[in-house]
Amino acid sequence: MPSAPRRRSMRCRDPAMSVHAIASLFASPADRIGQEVTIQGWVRTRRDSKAGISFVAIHDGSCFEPIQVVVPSSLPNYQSDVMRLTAGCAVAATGTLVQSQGKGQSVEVQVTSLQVFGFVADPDTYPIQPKQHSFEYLREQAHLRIRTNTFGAVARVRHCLAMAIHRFFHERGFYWVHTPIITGADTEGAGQMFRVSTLDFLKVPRTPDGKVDFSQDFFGRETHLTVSGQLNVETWCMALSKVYTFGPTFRAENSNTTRHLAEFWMIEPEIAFADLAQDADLAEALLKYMFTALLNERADDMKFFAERVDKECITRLQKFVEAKFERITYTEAIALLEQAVAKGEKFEYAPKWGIDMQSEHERYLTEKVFGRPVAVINYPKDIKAFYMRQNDDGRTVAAMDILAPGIGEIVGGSQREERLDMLDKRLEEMKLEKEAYWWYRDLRRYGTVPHAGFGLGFERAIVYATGLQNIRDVIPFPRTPKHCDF
RNA sequence: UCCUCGAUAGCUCAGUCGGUAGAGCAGCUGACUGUUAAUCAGCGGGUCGCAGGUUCAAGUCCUGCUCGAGGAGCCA
Repeated sequence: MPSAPRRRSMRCRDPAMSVHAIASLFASPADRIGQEVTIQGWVRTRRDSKAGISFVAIHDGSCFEPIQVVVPSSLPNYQSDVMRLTAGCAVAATGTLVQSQGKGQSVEVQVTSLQVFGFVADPDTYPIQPKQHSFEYLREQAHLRIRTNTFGAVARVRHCLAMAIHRFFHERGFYWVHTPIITGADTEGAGQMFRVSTLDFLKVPRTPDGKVDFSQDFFGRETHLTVSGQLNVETWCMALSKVYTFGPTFRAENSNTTRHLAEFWMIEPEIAFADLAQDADLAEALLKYMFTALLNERADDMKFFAERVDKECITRLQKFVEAKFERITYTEAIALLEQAVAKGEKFEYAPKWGIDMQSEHERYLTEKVFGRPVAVINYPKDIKAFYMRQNDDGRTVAAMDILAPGIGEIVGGSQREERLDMLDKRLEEMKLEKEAYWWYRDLRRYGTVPHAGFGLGFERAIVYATGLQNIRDVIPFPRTPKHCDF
């Protein structure tokens, strides 16, 4: 598009005239009734009255509700522009904010001028129509789905929760640590990793014994995308005392479920001079802070989710922030499950001490037994990671999973093994190379302290809060096996 | 990766016993109206996912493939 005039030049706005977020007009209408306002946004619907006016609903993302603007047919561009408006058109409208004469909205704008920035090229095939679309379909239109009620609400909820997380930690003296995305450690242990390489796949350099010669790769060694910032953030914890990460994480697992993404965001706090109980306290306080903020700040969006997505989502969060988390040991959890079996509960896999709990077990505990979040602590050491602190019983480690109804594991954490001899013993038992963990081991040699932390899956928290069924619908552009569009 | 289900108009779906393609919404035209996912009338819109097979005849039955969804495992 070489010499076409840029759409922006159409605006010719009086610089003194400020643009109003639609949210601000709904928030304090009394201050603005009778005043001239300008809004900019996208058309949801247009309804015409041959009495000489059109009603156009406009949204700008600032809040859930679109605002209704009333356009008189006396405008010079009424036939040429206004009558051509369809869902998705981008407009600016200026007029007087008035109490609505109709039902269904409190205020509206009596328009004196309306400008179109961009029409919708093919209204009959515009993918986002004013009707319910399936989530599957909208995933294929991820660049446009954000214009719908649902995804606009998800976006605001996501932002609200992210801000609440930062606020929570900041208020408590935590530092946000930007741990690396690319890692040279093949030591993180949390499953399959994505390789990072600039090697030419058609001419891969080889070592004499036939292996890939990563010394010729960009970093001079084999590198991957991180699966966790934990090991890195522990280093900063050992100087700053209270730290957290909040960033993207990558897992190359072939997981095809409503709870997994190949690229997701995770929050990983780490606290020095702390044990597992303090770790669980922190997780509980964080989650309650997040959901309290959500209920207070995004009542409009949550109301929508309660009406259209999950009736229980608001009451569930209210209960969540009021109730004390249940806290039980793994051993007690297994006992409860075994009792359930004795009473006739059917599980596909029999619960037994020493096994990792299945989804069905976790769901039973959190949904049937308690009906609220449960922190399960002290797991058998054989099913947990090398860095978790061994308990005195010799068979369990100070690990913690927080299980939530409807979603399962939302938090996984542990007290870390701070004793070098114990850590080395675990590395040997699990046949891991001590040398590869030299810097992690150094932390135990130089001023070691008890410390603990956990990982909170950000998208899982959003799924839990909104009641949406699929994690792919709470991240802008989901990456899952065989899916990396946009 | 395994199991189950699905794919028909731009979207959401129906399509009976195998008999040759339907509705609502959206779009367009008109009527009507301070309208509220407006209403009413009309119009246009289809390689029934792809490739084979059975049959006089396949959207429908069979086989393979592709894609999607849900569940399981792995995990946050």
